[in-house]
Amino acid sequence: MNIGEIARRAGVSRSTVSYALTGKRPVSEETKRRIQAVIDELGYRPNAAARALKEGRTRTIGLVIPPASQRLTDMQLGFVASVVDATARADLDVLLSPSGGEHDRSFERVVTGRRVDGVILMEIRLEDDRVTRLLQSGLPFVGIGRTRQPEDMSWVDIDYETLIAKCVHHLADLGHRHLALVNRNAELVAAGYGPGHRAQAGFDRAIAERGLHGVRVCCADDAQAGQTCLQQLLAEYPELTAIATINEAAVAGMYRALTEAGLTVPRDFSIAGVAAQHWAENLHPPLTAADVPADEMGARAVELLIQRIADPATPHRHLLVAPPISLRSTTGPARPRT
Amino acid sequence: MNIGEIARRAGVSRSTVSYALTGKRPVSEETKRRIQAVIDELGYRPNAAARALKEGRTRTIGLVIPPASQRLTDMQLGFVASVVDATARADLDVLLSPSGGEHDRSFERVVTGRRVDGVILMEIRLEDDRVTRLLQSGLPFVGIGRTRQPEDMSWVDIDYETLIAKCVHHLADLGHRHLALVNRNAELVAAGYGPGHRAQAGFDRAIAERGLHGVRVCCADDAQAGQTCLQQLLAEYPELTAIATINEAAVAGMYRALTEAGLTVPRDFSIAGVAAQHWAENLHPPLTAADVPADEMGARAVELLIQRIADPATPHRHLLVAPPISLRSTTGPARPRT
DNA sequence: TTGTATGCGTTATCAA
DNA sequence: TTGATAACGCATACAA
Repeated sequence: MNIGEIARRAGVSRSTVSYALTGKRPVSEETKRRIQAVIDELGYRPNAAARALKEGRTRTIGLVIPPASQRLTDMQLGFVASVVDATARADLDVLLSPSGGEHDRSFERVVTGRRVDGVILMEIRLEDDRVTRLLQSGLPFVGIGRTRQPEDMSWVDIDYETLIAKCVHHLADLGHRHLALVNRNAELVAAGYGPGHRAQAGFDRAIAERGLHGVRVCCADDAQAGQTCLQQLLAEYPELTAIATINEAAVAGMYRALTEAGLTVPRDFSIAGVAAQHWAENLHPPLTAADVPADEMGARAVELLIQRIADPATPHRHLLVAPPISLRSTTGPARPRT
Repeated sequence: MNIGEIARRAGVSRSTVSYALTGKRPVSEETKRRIQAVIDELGYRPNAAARALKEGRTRTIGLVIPPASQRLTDMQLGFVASVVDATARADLDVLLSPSGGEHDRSFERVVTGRRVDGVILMEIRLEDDRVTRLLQSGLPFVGIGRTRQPEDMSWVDIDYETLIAKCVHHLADLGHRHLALVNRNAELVAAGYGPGHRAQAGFDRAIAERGLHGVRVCCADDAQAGQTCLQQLLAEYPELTAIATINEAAVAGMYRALTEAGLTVPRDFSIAGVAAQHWAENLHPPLTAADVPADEMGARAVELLIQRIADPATPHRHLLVAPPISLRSTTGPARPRT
């Protein structure tokens, strides 16, 4: 079913049908009604490809996520959910591209095949080939996360550096002197994953400011790894009494390791972190954490992108969120472990 | 940048460029090289909309998921991940449509705007308007899940009825006489959610066959609800010693309720369920469960869909998986609670 | 081995 | 208020 067929049956020209639909030109009530009747009868909808070809835009945005094979964290899922939601509300569609490496066919298709009007890019590295690629392509895009040169692009990001520093200060205020930072997995950090490096920086700074003892470790993003990681830390650093972390997925395992070591949270050991609000609340015990508003961030990213699509010349905008730490059940006064 | 520009710069006709790209007609090595050089220099890629318009296919499939606002279960995420993965491997793209209700603009766009070559539909009800809509549209589609008339469509599904019956038999073999079925949330079941109804049927059947006492409850899909749900069950049914469940998201809460009631799993209480393998393994304690191969199911759904797109006249195919129950750490011999 | 011409379904310009 | 027609960029049937 195409617009010509509708026009024929309604006894008008194709352009009249088009204008009746878009309202970009006055059409008499009478013909408008007749056209609508035919459309309803035949269930006509404009062909998206033809419209995209003619208009030069697809009404679709691309969402580049980490390869689906590696499980997304709760925070990442929050971003995806809110991006999808906000996009649907704007009557746009989302094309999903699972792209991690550099030579990625899916990513290339999205960027260069003009399949989308703009892109939202997740899980950005300090040096990120995909950002370079998008910049040179001229396609509007917004990062959830930012590179080392954050001025060159629009983004929404979490201020991991400040937040982890806040966690350290909070723990220091409670009397903890020996702290560990549990980072995301080693490969990610080695590859220049921004949050990993910024968390380290914030940790180091706060540790120095307060004159504390700090140790930094990487940990794979799952409960099992969290458990072994904490077991090793407990064994190696007998004076350790608190942890700051950005590794959501490992926290459940850390709880287990503590329980098995006979340590009660927060009486014997404290944990503070940066995590999605919904998730921190539903954990058991609920995690004292800076509540990342993943839902809002995704929506804001979409907002920024829609603006850039409408006017690519608009100056870049940046949103760095640093939510306050919500005190829940995992931090308490320091107390020697033995 | 378009094919005409490439042709001009390479000193050949547009069709020669097209044929050089598709290989559907012999092109001399010399011109092929010259064309490729220009393409590399200018970074040309065919316009997806123009190609879709000409070819009548979009090289894109639609994935209809539950509204993103409501958090997806781990199993649903497994489906999404494997569908996205398998689609990318086939050099196709995925258009995401978060569609729950009936009058959904996103869903309508996907179905009727010819934006996709086919659709994968998740979270199907026994009576599902979206299935009706897809059937009448003629667009190829595959369900992850099935309606009450499963012959009319292609699908991949989990045999909840058999699996929950197996759970009951397993628990009965261990001596449990008073069992509860913890279903998904009440709204979903009331709306005719297939797995919910089929799990009930399997539960009732097995309970009757073994002459046991069974009670069925619905429970919202989160840990907090799981906790209160089990608290109530424990209070109301003092003889209850085991649970069968299809509600992944509630299990962590059930563990908590048991711990707080001073009951140890599996010594004092047993739980068996149907859950994504990865998730059951990583739970603590690991859940005795029928391991749903979410990764494989998504890939098979994509396979089926690609076949249907290639030949819409092909007979419908169905895949009902009933994986064996993996014995882990949550079921043991029955023992009176008091 | 290559070139020319046509049409896919829209929207928008020009003309009436 | 409406109609005829030219693009948008590509793939392909037809010619050479």
